[in-house]
Amino acid sequence: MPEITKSYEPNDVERKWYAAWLKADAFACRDAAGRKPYSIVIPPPNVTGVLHIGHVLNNTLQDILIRRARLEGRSALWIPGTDHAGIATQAVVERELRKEKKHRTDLGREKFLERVWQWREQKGGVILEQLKALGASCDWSRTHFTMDPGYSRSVLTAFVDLFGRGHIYRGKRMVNWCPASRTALSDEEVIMKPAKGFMYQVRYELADEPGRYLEVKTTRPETIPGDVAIAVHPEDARFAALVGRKVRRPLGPPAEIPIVADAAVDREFGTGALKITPAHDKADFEVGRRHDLPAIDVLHPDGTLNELAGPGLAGLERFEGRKRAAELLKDSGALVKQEPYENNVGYSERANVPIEPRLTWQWWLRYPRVEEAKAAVRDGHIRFHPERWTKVYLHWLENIQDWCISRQLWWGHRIPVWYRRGLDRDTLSEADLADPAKVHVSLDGPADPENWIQEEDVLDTWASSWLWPFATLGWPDRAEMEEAGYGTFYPTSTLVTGPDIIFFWVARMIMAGLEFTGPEEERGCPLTEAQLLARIPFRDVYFTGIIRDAQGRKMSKSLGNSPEPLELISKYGADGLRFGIISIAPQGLDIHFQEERIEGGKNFCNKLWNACRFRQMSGPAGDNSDLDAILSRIEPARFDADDHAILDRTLATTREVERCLAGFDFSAAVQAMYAFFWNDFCDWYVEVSKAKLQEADSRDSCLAIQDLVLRQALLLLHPVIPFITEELWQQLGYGGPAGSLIEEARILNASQLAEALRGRGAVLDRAQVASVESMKTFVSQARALKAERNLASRRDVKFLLTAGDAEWAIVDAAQAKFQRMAGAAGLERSGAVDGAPAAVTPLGTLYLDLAGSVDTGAERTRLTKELTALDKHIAGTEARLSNEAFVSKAPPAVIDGARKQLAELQAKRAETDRLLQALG
RNA sequence: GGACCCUUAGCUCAGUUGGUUAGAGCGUUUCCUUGACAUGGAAAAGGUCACUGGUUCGAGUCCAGUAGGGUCCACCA
Repeated sequence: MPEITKSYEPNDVERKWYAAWLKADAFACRDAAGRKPYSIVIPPPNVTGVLHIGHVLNNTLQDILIRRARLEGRSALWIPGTDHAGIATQAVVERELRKEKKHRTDLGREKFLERVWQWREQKGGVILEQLKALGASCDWSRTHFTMDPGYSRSVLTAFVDLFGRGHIYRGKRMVNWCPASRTALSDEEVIMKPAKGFMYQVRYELADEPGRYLEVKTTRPETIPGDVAIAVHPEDARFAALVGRKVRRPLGPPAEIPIVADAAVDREFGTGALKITPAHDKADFEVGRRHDLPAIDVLHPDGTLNELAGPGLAGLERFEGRKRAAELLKDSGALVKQEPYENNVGYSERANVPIEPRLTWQWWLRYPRVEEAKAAVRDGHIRFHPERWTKVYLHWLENIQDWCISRQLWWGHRIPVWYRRGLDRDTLSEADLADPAKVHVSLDGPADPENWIQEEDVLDTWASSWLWPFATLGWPDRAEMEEAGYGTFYPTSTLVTGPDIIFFWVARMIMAGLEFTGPEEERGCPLTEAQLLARIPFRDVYFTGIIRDAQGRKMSKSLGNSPEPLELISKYGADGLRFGIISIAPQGLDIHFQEERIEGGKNFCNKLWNACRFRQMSGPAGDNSDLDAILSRIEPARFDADDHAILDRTLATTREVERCLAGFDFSAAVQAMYAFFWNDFCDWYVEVSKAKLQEADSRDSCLAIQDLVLRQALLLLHPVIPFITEELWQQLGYGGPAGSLIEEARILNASQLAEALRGRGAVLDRAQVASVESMKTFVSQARALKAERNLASRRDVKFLLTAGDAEWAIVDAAQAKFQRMAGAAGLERSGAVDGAPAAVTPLGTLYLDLAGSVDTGAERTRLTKELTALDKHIAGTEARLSNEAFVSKAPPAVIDGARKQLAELQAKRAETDRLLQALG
């Protein structure tokens, strides 16, 4: 076995082990027979994506769950993959084309798609390689891509099925149109942002009364050519006489448009009169429908104004057009006023440009299983962590609108609908759509393709990823499902994702799971609770926080505040990064990223490394190859208080980690492990071991205990920091002579471990454990006595102790340890030593034997301060105990505690006071 | 406009069902390169728990309100 190096150098170790794990096929799911399954599907990153800090958090959490499940002996499966990300990917390739001065239409659909596939072969899925650098233990042999043939078939199957049962229809409606991507978007893909602009006040001349005007306010004068009416509130006395008359449109092709009355108008807002432009505003569209008004679309799909906008505006880009429109209105005298104005404007989330409400033909989905999806979460069949997201989820489902699932893109799943050649798809009625002679809907297309033309649109990417939890398990093909272990792994166990995609993805997956899993003949049938439980896609959903920078701002490319994960990995190691990010990720809150915390993760790894190094340097002490071998080396008859205490802490920490992980409180689990390892083990047990190891009697058992503790610590830590724990596992021989991987070991839970110890006769003694606490305080006070006099480096200082027999027995048994821990030459029992620096400890009054040179003034100050604090505390406790109500109403245990505490405080006070008097 | 979250040490956060003197990490100060680790060790300083009321023998913790910060949802031109 090579000697462990002085400091931990993660990079080579990590590369080495990841390769070894892959070679050993360590992440492939083992045979499920007789094991409880545990499965996770990765939230598929965009195939265009690169690893960012959010992925680091998200995937580390999943890896922790999966690796822990493996250590618990479960059949653990983590399915990886990527999402074809329609708009984003198409945009990337279009950008490449633009450099070649080409547009996708120059290539045509087929060539363009070839080009996209080419791109994805060469550059797509980089992120999966990056996840390997992070240590993600996905079963890579099961990597899925939403555009793979098998997955695509699942997507089309779902479409055909929903269409057949009337959930999907085609309709001309107002949609959110992205002029940059030239496609419709769903409501969820639109984000509202405040935008600075102007409010224009424009006057419309009454057609039958020249010289008289009706004024309206608008932020979008370029749409005036699309105006078809002016609306006022039916009960607005100011305009009552005008309703039914006409005004002249002040811009665009000349026209007279009616004044209508509609209750949707807010009398208080603006002038009280509203221009109605049905083609460019959702609310106006509704008004237009009510009054049977036409819709005049003045925009091209790319957001430039078309010929209907009139010669002055046609051809202009929409914001240019707005400026120009204002100028034209001003020139004609129709512009009354123009003032700066800020309002909320919908932006395309992807392209980051304002969307246009636009009237187009699209495919829509009436969501299936809405009620069951609500019930699944409301009734706790699916548990959200933190729980409060339940409300957000339910609220969205309560107000759910049909989903626009068609996209005017080429990259995506082309909608499996064929129109009979010669038919105009935009004139088909619902009845036509259901007529197989006119419209063909199937997976494989019509038998006589020459007579049909396939729908041009593709599906929204989310309309494929909503099938992820079961499409990745072979659905709908029976044989594939069998092979993929659908019966074992569905429903999956836990979903780890961000709350930002609760609507996009989580809610839709739940509905899809409820709708599509289970026997085909039960589609759409009411579900029993048992059926519901079998169909939900996951049992638990853990929502991570959003990572922000130290100032609380969102991570963004433009701010440049987003740390580069691969750089962090090379700087701190993947383990350091993992440990650090988990330790700062509080449950349910956003995370303030601080690189110092990642450094802390690296430091912890180094601490772990060196503790193991110390163990190795202490020499071999017997068989380390498995837990039984280590247990058999333990000699309970030789246990001292510290042995009891460290074993007690090991059990307590094991229990605590179990508890935290069960509640998805990862940072608390990491904190518990940190405190245990650093404070209990390194700062105390390893230090006292240095005395114990000097003695032949206690040496072997002490090393066995170290092995037991280190082994358990490595197992507890492995899910969080897999690389270093694997390396140390092997270095210390816990993998046996064959070097079996740490993943092949089984972690014992706290009660199993306690049972194993009892089996060896090791019964932990509370009193001994408690005595170590006293000893720690005692040592600490001894160190403080030295430090206050700048004697910390002096090891020739003697201590004297006035103590009862019981206390002295504890201290005397630990003489060698005390000398090492406090840096003392010795500790003797003595009577009171007047005038010497002293501290009142739980084990007696401790004096620093300073042979004369005492700064009496400083001592007096220190003791007086101590006395003041004691007095204050005593007063508080006395006041409580003399309160009649407290004594009669508080539980006896609390009262007893207070009495006991008071007695202790008084004793301590008396002793402190005596010391002070003795100073003279 | 509606819903939710946050406010505890200089910073980032813990604080279980209300119960001794409110904790940790980082940062700060002082001391220490002793044979695991200076990516370290030791000691210390630092908090009217945002504010105001209420419930209670007892409130950081429960309730109501106020202020500040944040997130999501919502068609006011």
